[in-house]
Amino acid sequence: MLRNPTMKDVAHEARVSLKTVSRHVNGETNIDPALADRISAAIVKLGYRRNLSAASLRPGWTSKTIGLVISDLANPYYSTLARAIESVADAAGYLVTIASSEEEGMRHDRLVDRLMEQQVDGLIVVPPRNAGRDWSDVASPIPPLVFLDRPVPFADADAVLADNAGGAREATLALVSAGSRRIAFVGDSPDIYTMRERHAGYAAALAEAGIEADDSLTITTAHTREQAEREVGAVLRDGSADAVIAANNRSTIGALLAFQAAGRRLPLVGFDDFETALLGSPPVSVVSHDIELMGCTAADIVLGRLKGDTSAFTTRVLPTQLILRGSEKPEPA
Amino acid sequence: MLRNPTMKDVAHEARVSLKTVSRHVNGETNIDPALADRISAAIVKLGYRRNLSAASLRPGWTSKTIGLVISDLANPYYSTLARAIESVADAAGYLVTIASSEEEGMRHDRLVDRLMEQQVDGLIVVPPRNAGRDWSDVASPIPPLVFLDRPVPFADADAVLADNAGGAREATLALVSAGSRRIAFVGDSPDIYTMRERHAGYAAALAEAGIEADDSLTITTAHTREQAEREVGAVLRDGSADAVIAANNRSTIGALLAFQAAGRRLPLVGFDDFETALLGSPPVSVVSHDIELMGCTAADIVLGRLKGDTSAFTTRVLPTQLILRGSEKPEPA
DNA sequence: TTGTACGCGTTATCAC
DNA sequence: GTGATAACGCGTACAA
Repeated sequence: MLRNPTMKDVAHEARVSLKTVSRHVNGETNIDPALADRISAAIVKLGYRRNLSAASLRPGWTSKTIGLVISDLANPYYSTLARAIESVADAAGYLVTIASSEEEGMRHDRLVDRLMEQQVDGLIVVPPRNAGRDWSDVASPIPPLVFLDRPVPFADADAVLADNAGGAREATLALVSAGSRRIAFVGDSPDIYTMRERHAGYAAALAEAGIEADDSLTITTAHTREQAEREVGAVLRDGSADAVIAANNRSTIGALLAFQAAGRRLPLVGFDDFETALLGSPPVSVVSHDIELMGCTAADIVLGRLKGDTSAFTTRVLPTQLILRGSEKPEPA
Repeated sequence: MLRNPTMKDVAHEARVSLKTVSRHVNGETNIDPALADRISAAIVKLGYRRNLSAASLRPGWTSKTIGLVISDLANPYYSTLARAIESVADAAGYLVTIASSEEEGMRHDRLVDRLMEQQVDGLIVVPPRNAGRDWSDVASPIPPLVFLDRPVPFADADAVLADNAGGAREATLALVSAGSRRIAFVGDSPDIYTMRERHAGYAAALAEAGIEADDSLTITTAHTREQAEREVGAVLRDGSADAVIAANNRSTIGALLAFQAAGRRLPLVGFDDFETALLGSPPVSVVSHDIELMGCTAADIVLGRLKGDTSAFTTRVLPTQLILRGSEKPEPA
């Protein structure tokens, strides 16, 4: 493995000084055409590529890179976010370095540190379930920081969230309107911010509808699709509930699998839309929000800060949308 | 925005020389405990973070970063690949910078150049449909390179592919066994390597089964889910086919939507498994391969090369698996 | 218009 | 065990 050719090599090959090559590479105009041609030829001949790592060392220059820490890149929800962010960043000339925290606080912190050491210009972060880094004790300057999907009580950062509580409230009320009274809430651990918010919206809607809450109808152990399927299957068997609100994608699909296995279904509204929701019979109703918008917003904020925006830090809450496709109604008798 | 504290600042604060701080940061042992404590205190006080960009400038050091160029990060197929790669890379201490080419050759080339300028240690690339970079004319040393999912005729690189033709052949034979004779092939443009391979496998199976090929049954315009739905809907109406092989995920879902709209279905086998395939009635049969294995293999190859593996470049073809769930059979009369 | 000399933050050599 | 000093590849005052 040979050493990469450097600017010095090019300068030598073109019988020109370092600075002239630098000018040429940076697209400056004050340059003798004859020298420019010699330099171009040398660059092609040697296969010179500039070393942006070295260039970014100079004061006033940066890595033109944004760091993104999410919980799971394989989850369509987060990959859609990542895609939106990457798209906006690329248009502005930025690369995106993506890392998965797997919801582990330690790992999250390690990745954030690594990205900062790597001199990313900005940082977009989905905070892990188990409290990650305590941002308030970071002494040195931090790059522009945006929290995504979940908030963190840290003053010097922006945040972009969805209106989880509002969406859950709407979904619950839709189930009530369709005639359900004993609505089971099936979701993941309340350690997760979105789960807490969604459950709060669910509880608020019940109160609003004058329905007494029953803690036994709140299931927070649906960590996987399989667990969700088991839990909903149990509910179906013991008849404790007459409807289900599934607080995330995995729970929704688990519920559908349980319904299929049992040969009958309960009214259902899920959280987060999915591509095959239309294929159910009836199609699955969901609370959804514009994930791409969320990613683009976060990226826009970071890029804005990098361009010098020094306005007050804000938390933007994006609206959710209730998409009723039929599954919120009871099965015809 | 203040300047980040540097090693020099730490050295000054701890009343120690630069080199001693460097030693401490790099975990060397030959160091006076008293000095070490002073240094640690200074690091915490100033909030010092090392600048890996500067460190990687030194000969023998690298960015510990791998570049990944895929066609679309939002596609579950590629995000699963990305996730597997990121996971393996992280375990080895590498970050992954991900960029989406959107299948555009120019964009792909630009991203590859940028990643190389950013001094990535290795490169994993899904070549774009429209011939991207001509690797053979790259003059200077290239980092270890692995082509993923689609091959490129370039000698100095490894490749990891799936047995697309074999999978399509198996799927087609399964449909024939279940009684179909006029099998429609629905997929995307033959510009795409995987599409060509899958169609070749389909054609081979037909020949093997003694069925005459009918070009009118090959549909290569299913670029989106909607187009696939329209095409399969047309086939349903004109009765030209008695079965469908859907050559990618979008086509499979489009076909299912067309079946749902028409109230009847044809025998179907799809390509690439999806989470809700189990929810169909009957559940959807698919040709699948281990996407995570594919990503891990690519990452392992790159990391191996980085560790000094200089064995001959290879192309690994991963087996596919035909998962029969029922949809390959005709609808009961 | 072109070249010289220096600094960016880090690590490595080699004296002390 | 520790510290001055020289690189690494690049961009920029400043001088020519």
